[in-house]
Amino acid sequence: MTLARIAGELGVSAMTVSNAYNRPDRLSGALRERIFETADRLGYNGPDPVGRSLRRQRTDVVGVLYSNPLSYAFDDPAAVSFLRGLSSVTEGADLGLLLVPAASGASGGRDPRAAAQAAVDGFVVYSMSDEEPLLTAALGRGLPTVVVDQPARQGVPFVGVDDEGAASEAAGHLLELGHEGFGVVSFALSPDGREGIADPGRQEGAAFQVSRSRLRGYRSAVEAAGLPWSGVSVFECPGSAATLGHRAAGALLSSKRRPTAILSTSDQLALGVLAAAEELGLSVPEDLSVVGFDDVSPGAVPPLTTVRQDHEEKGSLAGRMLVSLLRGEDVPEPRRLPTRLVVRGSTAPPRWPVPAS
Amino acid sequence: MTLARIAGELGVSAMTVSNAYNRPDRLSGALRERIFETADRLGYNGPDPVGRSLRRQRTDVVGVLYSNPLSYAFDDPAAVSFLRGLSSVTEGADLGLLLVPAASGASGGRDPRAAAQAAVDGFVVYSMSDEEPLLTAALGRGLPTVVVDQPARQGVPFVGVDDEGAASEAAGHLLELGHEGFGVVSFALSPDGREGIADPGRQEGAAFQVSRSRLRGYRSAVEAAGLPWSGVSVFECPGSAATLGHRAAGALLSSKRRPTAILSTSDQLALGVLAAAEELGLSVPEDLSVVGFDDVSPGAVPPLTTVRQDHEEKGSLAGRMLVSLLRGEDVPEPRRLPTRLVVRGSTAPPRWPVPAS
DNA sequence: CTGAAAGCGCTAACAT
DNA sequence: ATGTTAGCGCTTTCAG
Repeated sequence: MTLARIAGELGVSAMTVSNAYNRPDRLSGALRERIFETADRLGYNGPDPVGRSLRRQRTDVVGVLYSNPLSYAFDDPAAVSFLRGLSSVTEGADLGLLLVPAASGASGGRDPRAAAQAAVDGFVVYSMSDEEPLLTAALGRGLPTVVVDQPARQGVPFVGVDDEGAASEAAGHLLELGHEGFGVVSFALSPDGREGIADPGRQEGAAFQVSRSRLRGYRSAVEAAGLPWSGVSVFECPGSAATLGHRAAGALLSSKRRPTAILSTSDQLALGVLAAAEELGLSVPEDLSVVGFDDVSPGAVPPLTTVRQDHEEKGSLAGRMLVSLLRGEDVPEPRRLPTRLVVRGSTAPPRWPVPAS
Repeated sequence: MTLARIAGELGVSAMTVSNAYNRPDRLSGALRERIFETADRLGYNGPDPVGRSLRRQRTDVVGVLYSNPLSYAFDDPAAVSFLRGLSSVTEGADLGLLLVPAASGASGGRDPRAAAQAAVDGFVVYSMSDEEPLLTAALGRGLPTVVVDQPARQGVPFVGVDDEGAASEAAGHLLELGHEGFGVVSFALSPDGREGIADPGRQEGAAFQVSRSRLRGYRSAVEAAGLPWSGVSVFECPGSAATLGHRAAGALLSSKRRPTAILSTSDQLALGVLAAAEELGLSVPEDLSVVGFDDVSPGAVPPLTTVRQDHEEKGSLAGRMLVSLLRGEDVPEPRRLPTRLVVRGSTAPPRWPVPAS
């Protein structure tokens, strides 16, 4: 069933039928009624969305690009909150939200063709590595695009937080408590799946801007306190599952110079650290202080000291930016939302105050 | 930039350029290379998805229809798990997942036009009331459609659980413990936003199949034990937020004949019941037993006795059904996934065993 | 291995 | 208030 068939049936032009659906004011109410009746009778459901999109050159759909298999997004509380914020804005603007399927290749990167094949008016890109081909492909489409979290790029609308500042504040908190022996559990520095201690070269060369910034933040605080960064082991995990944090902490805590505090670049990893500590008979915060990042683990025991960020607001802001771009408004300035260090029960002074050096 | 422009530039036909992208075997490798080079140079990103969809009469996108504002889905742990399962299947089949925006009208119903305007090859409909216009509209499109949870309809592919049986088992557990005074906290029976005690007429006339079935299950177990259903107050909440369960339990627990056990049609509501009990100085399970439904509240205190269902598998099965429909395979039989009563710490025998009547 | 013709279903722009 | 024309960008079908 098509517009034309309905038109033929009634002896009117296709245009008139189109108008019945799109421009009620451009035809008489009576005719409009007759058209709807006929449509109903013949089982016509209104203008075909694809034909309409082709003609109008818009789809009224926003594409979401995710750096991992889509289903992981629904495992990550931060991503879920983000999507909540984003979807409430897009739905408010009557835009669909298309979760773009990008099968992961052997190298772990996501298939860049996915971006080319998505029938959308714009993209929201969630947390990708600097050179992710999928991101390049999306940007190549020339559609309005907002990048969230990473990578921040000149001229590309962006929403994120001040990762470096927030990380520095987190480390500063531990320093103030008197800690001097630190370990860091970080999620991926690069998408190559490496797991283990990352030397400063790898830290600085990280392909994930957020990882790089948080490490820099930790480092600047540590060095500002007069402690050498070389004394801090950074354990890189190839993802952010709690089990990875568990392994990482296992390694850090069984090293010769066991840290009295562990900084973790995500709450999920921190949860793993907590588990590892318990397994080793270390109590938190007495024997070990732990700081997370994100504040998405309300149920942690003990309650996690962490950096709070508003993931929902991030999604909502990204959505508002994209909507304004779709309306043809000016390219919005990059935005960094505030974070806040939330001190809870997982941090305390080290058990034996270390003598000042 | 279009196919034709690239073709013109190289002096080949549009068809050949199309083949370069879609049928590599149908042209020489050398020509293919030249085409890609030119495309690159001119900033052509491959065939336009909309033009292609119009011609091929498929979009490679699956639409998700939700009975509430989309953003609510990301608040509901059951829906999130469901989407995880669904997205992993659709992504595996290289299909996009479109969250269809259906602005809610004044009556609370969702705009049925949304279904007509979605450029998709099929729908997954998540948990709707019997006569939801949005569902009718979707079915009217004549596209492959799988309904999840409700409403089960003749001839429409369906995935759900045996709500009645599961509810009956939940009530049976309490009866075995010796309870005789029950209250029920239910989510909506109809989409009219009513809050308060629902009489048996309203219970049987409920527009939500799942609510109806669960109530029937509770009822059959209670009556099988020789107790009158008229003695059981059913409090209907206009949603399933914990605060609603809180209010409902407040009402039930302050009635003259305070129940010793509360059956709740969702975990979220049960969480509210727990909160209300605490507020009233009743301890669970000593003074009050509470049973949930869904098993999505791992952090509850005390741990919730509940009916477990595998939401992720539900999504994955719905996805597999839809994919098989899209492949033109036969309409799959309706499926009811198993549930399991998980007894935890929120249920116990009533404090003072009630004398047998 | 390459191409010509046709048309998927719709609506903007311009008549009348 | 209604109609005509044209074409959005692509790929199926059929021919070479």
